[in-house]
Amino acid sequence: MIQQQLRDALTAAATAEGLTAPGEIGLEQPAKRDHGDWSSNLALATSKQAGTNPRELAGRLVAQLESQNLAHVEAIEIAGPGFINFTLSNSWLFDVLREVVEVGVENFGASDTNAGKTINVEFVSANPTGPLHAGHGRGAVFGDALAALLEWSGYEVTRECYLNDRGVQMQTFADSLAARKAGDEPAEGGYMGQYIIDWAEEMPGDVDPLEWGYARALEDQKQALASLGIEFDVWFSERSLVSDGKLDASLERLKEREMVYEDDGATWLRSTDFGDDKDRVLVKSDGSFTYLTPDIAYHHDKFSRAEELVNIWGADHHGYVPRMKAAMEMLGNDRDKLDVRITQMVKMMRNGEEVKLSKRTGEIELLSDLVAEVGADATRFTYLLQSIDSQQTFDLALAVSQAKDNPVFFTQYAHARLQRIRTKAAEAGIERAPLADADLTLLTHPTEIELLRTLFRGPDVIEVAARERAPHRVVGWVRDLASAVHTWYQAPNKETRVIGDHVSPELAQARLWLAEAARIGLASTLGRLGVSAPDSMWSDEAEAAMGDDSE
RNA sequence: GCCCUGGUAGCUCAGUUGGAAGAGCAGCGGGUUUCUACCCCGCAGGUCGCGGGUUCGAAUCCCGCCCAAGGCUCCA
Repeated sequence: MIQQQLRDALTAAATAEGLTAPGEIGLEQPAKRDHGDWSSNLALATSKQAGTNPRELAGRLVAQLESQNLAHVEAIEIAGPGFINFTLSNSWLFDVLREVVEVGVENFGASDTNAGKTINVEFVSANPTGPLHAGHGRGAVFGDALAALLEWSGYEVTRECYLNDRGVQMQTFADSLAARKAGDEPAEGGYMGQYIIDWAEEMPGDVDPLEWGYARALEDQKQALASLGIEFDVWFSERSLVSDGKLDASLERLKEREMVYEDDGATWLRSTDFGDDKDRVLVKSDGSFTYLTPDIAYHHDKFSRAEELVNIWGADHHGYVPRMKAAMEMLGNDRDKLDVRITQMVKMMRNGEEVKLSKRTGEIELLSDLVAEVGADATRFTYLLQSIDSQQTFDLALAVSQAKDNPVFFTQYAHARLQRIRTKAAEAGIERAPLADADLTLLTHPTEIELLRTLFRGPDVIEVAARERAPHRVVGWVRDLASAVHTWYQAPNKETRVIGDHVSPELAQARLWLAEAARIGLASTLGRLGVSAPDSMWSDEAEAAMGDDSE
């Protein structure tokens, strides 16, 4: 790897100057091309140690570096306050192309950073009392993509969904169904949505509304998730915590450790002692549990099954984090191994008007409706565009538009174009020969170099995204790659075409391999994000129709 | 009042360990119609919410404040 080579060289130069190089030498690809291909802040970081000013030190370091005659390096310059900038020949990028082709779609960007570690990602976990709405979609897609990202980095991942299938809200749900079945309005505080009316109609007269409704809601949720390609390894039932005694056991354990006390007829958790801002009730004065109690048992159980836990919660649950972390610490778990990611709210817009998500109003944007309207690919990609830390506006019209301002279309189209090149080349009698025989040094066009540079960044971006638990970074990169593909494809004066009279067979081969490497980057990344990488953007009928138009 | 998340170009948003302010869209100016697809290139556009502090260096770290969304039940 080029970075390692440069870091080693910098370390050697520092040592030769009698300095101790920092453990991780700063080295990055500057945004501006005239700052070189790679830039290091080594002189800035060690100037104090050297007792001199950064630029003067940089001069000495550069002299050392130049005496090393580094491979690929064409020039070394000092810039700004004392940055050392390396300008490389393009030769290093051809190695990048070969590596990408070698690892292929399956392993592009994969690493063993977290090999041997287990992690549990819990997401969705909506009450089984109704359909999933578009707001749930963000957490669902984020959780699934994050799980994929963690697998990418070597973790053994469990995707898990928790079912709150006991407690007050289940009864309220059942009562609401029963009321609608009887032709009445649900009682105060009941579920008012249109789906209750519809489901009550479906419901046979001789069944237990709670059990029937539970099964109905669960099936509905599973179907919506399946339409997005989301499947869980574990569906964990809250009831099972009661029936197998885990709930009592964790409560008992808290009592043994004197983490609870009785007051006003209720049982309280001393969560204040572990960072919460107030103590919490575990057992109410009427003897029933609060929702927190089984949840504590549940998370404790998850810790027995995985080394690290990730929870995806909605913004309305953020206040719940300190008490859960407190409870985990009380039970002897490492609170820092519980990572709770909070998804901020998502606003759905259609034709410039907000589509409400509220279950209460009956004006629900169901997740299943959303997927039906814009498709699974656009749904997933759009949700993943932004950091979950910021609120999102989901533009339904934009998500289906076939134009470049639609990032989904733009990115998938890049893949389709690359596939089309290969097909067209084959039709013209140009088949790809083995890579080993290709002369990649013929790739000299600026757009070709830029494409390779972008491709090179991919694995690093994926690594950081996994560490930061930020799938949107991968999305940002794959958009950059798509952009680089389009720019190459559309270069002025047909300078980068694969097929053409003025293109030598050797150059065509090199370009076919460039296209293949870029395609691997796109297909691999999109695939991991759960978005398809199509060979064509248009249906057969649409293509036929277009053929007719051009006659 | 407390907790949490945002505040970066006209708009929507990126911006790992502090290191040389970014993309897309919209605007303006050129070019292109293909390996079929409103595409490409260029230009312009910024007190990184405000004020302090730490540092050789802060959008990034610390303190205070302002604005917006959400949460602060013996609800789930």
